[in-house]
Amino acid sequence: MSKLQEQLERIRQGAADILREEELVTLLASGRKLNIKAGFDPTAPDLHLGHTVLLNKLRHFQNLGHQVSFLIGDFTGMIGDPSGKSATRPALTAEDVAANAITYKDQVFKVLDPDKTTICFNSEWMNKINAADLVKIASKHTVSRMLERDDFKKRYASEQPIAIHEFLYPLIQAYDSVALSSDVELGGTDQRFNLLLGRQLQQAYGGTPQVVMTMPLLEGLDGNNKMSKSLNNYIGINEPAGDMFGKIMKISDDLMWRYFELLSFKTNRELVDIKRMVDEGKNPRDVKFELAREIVARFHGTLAAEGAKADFINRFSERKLPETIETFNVLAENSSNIGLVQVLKSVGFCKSTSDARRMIKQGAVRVNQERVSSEEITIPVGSTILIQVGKRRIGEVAITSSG
RNA sequence: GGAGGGGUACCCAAGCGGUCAACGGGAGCAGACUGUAAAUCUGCCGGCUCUGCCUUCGGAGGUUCGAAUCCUCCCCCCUCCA
Repeated sequence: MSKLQEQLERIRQGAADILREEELVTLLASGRKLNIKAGFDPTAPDLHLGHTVLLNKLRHFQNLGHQVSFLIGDFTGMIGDPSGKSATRPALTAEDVAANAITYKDQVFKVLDPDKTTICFNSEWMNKINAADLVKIASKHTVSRMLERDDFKKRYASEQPIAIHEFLYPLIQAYDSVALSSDVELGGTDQRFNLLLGRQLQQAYGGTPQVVMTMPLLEGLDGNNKMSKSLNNYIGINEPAGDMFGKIMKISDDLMWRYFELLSFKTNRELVDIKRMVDEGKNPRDVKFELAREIVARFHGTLAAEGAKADFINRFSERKLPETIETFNVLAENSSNIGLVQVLKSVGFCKSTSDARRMIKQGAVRVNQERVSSEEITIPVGSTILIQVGKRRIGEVAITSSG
């Protein structure tokens, strides 16, 4: 396989769409350092693995020597992407944007190579253009073509309002590609229309149209909906190594392959091998271990990943106590003792005393590794006990007197 | 502007004067099994000083011994007509 073929295969892996692939081949063959654009929201980022699908792909490009333009859409952020819901966003101040950019850097450089990343803001050029310029941009596209966008089409067909400024969002995003002279733009599959508009506008301004690459949206832990914070089916990239490892182990075997494809840096051929081994009888759990190890290592380092794995085996396969146990301190109301139910609530293991009672009733609670059967148990002041609720909640609690 | 339909617990969704802390499903949690997978079975899934008590059915009033259920006003959503 030629070097070019190899590069192409690496880039194509996991991508939903490449438009147009021939153009990408030409770009890669030119040997030139390419300018890869990807746009992001200016709102406070709390990145999860779903976001990293795109970042990983950017990283692949960097590994091949290309430069990434990490575009923070602070200007477009004021408009708000019309994608369906009409949630008007609060306008961000310049300070907010700057603060959020720093948070982005902290997170994004766990995947991206800082030396090959240029962070830019579209206000840099958008604040300089005047009304006449904006009209000129708007003149480059037609209403009927704008209405090809799925959500516009639906809203127009069903006679839902579309405000004029909503058309400006994709146009400005497209104009960013003109301003940056991007060679390739990456985005989620939901960004397809906007990205293609970039091609069109670049041509209208006499440039070479960018290659558009879309990445699939990663399913969340439930295997159903796309990963998102609001559905609470996500794995945040700042989560502790142990939590991250555990969450990955908890995904279904089916979903595991999807994660391998979109999150692992393994090559296609390696993945084929792994699948074959499982087909031949290898325990999928062990393969999942490898996936979890790789991903945790990316965000926490190899050492932490190994530790998380060892701890996981120790804890769940061998049912031993974890290496490190969180400690709590609970103040007793009176000076002699406190009800166990109260303790469970105050350390946050149960959301209410009713909940704590239920847990006890169901045999989920252990004190000093002994299952508790009575809801009326009290813990004397001055003692330190080991409390477990279910398999996951565990802590060492010291009871002290408030007086 | 007119005419209808609807707002019930995390989500969907019954209930339409008492037996309702509210059927059923989903999600979630716990127990058994296990690979913290899948599938399956069981229990839980408002709060509390817990064999009892307290607060919930869009909001505020009212009728009634008694209301999620009836009446009045208000707020919000949807459909049709103009």
